[in-house]
Amino acid sequence: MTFRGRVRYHKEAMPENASASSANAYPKPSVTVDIVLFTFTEEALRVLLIQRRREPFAGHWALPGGFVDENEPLEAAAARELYEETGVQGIYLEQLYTFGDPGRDPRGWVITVAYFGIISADQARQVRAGDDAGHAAWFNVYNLPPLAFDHERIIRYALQRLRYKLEYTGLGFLLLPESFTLSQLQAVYEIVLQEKLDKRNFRKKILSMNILEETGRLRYGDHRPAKLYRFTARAIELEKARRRFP
Amino acid sequence: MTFRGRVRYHKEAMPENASASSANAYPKPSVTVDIVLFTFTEEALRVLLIQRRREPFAGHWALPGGFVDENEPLEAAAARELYEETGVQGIYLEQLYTFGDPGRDPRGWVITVAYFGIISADQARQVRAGDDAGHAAWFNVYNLPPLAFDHERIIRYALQRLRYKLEYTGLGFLLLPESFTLSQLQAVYEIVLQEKLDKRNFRKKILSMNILEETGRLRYGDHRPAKLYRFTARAIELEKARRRFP
DNA sequence: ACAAAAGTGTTGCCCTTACACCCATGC
DNA sequence: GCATGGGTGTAAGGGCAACACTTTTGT
Repeated sequence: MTFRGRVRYHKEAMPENASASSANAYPKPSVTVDIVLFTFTEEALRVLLIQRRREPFAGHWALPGGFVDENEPLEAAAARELYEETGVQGIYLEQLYTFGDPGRDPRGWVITVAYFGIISADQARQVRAGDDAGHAAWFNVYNLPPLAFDHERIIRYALQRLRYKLEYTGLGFLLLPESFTLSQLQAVYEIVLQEKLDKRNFRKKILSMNILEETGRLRYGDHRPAKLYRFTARAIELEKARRRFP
Repeated sequence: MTFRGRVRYHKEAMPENASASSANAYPKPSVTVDIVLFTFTEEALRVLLIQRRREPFAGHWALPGGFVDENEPLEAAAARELYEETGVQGIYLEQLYTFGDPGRDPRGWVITVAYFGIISADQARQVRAGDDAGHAAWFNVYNLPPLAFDHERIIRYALQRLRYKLEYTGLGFLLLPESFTLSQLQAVYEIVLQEKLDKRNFRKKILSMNILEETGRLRYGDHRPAKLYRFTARAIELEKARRRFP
């Protein structure tokens, strides 16, 4: 019942290595991971960048990342690089896209597997620059310095992914501190999605998801105090179930 | 206004290559592309597989694919490999995921960038096996032979992506021949999504998208003839606009 | 007392779903 | 003439968008 195309086509443009049995006989690229880590502090959506100390692009800001080790799963490499360069551990990470265009790295043939991460404002405050990496800093996504390599493109892509994620999930709270007000959460959505939202509809929707609970505490500030919320364990479970893997 | 974490953390577990300035000084993986190409023929959703002639996994079925060339964009490598191994050209391709787990290839450290493609039943019929590749054949996704490497996992992931795509777009017609009946199209959705759909609701929805037009012809078969449709240029434009790109 | 943010319900509309019968052809 | 898939409309319910005023605090 299976259709089978058995007919050979004449030999043309068939490179020697297309079906090489030895994986070691042909030129190989370097492979890196880069991590686009988002958080939300000081009223802005921010990305973590590191100032490069070495060429190429010494002095430029760049995404945290580095070379993948042999026998290391890609996601482990991303987690490791992030830890080494910033001290950050145990955060939400997912694979974003793999960039391999010729010329993206002046050192030669370098393919990078980009990861996408979200970190709470609490954890973001603990970021430290690692030894070799130079400064680490959080930059407003909408106001970036000149970046090394094709990292601006990678961040733009990650921002799209973040928007898409917030559009159909309630994961915005992952960017905030452990407890937060609904107005703060709404600000996250408005700034990420770049559109104004209706206060009543926003609250109705977010609360109907059953992923938030009141802490019982209030945030006192300039005006009327606001209820503080935290997200429930269920919120994380729900998202893990939704996650498409692989 | 930007928060900056400047404090160094003490040196530990900092591998030499984490910030190497030469990309050539450290072990490199081989990098391949693999293509999961779907079509819909003989009442089934099918994937294109190629029977391997060489070790490892000689005789096993595997996804079309092969090594990326230096100075070759990844998507170009996917298109080239597909062309070389099957003669197929000019089809819908998008990056799926990058698999790099240790042990996924017995030859050593091999990372693969998987692509996802859709081909019309018309084009699918022209598939030919390339010189080095052995047979090419279309297999029912729900009834696969034992596969080489981690290709079964890759196909499962691609199937999820296909489901997701059909859930929120009208792209099912890309799997069918140039002209098709609405019942055929509904069968595509039912088999991909693995659920029964309501005939009237399905037609209403698909037609309200304004991506199909009547050809004016009928398909004569066992019973009452059915109107044949084709998709409009607008359908393709719409999808390109939606495509999230990097 | 006033300025500023927090908090709270209702209504209309649209989109989705559920559901059953006649029609045109081949045999 | 009968078996088979092709083709069609309507009504109810749920979710989403639009919309304005009162409450509570700090100053």
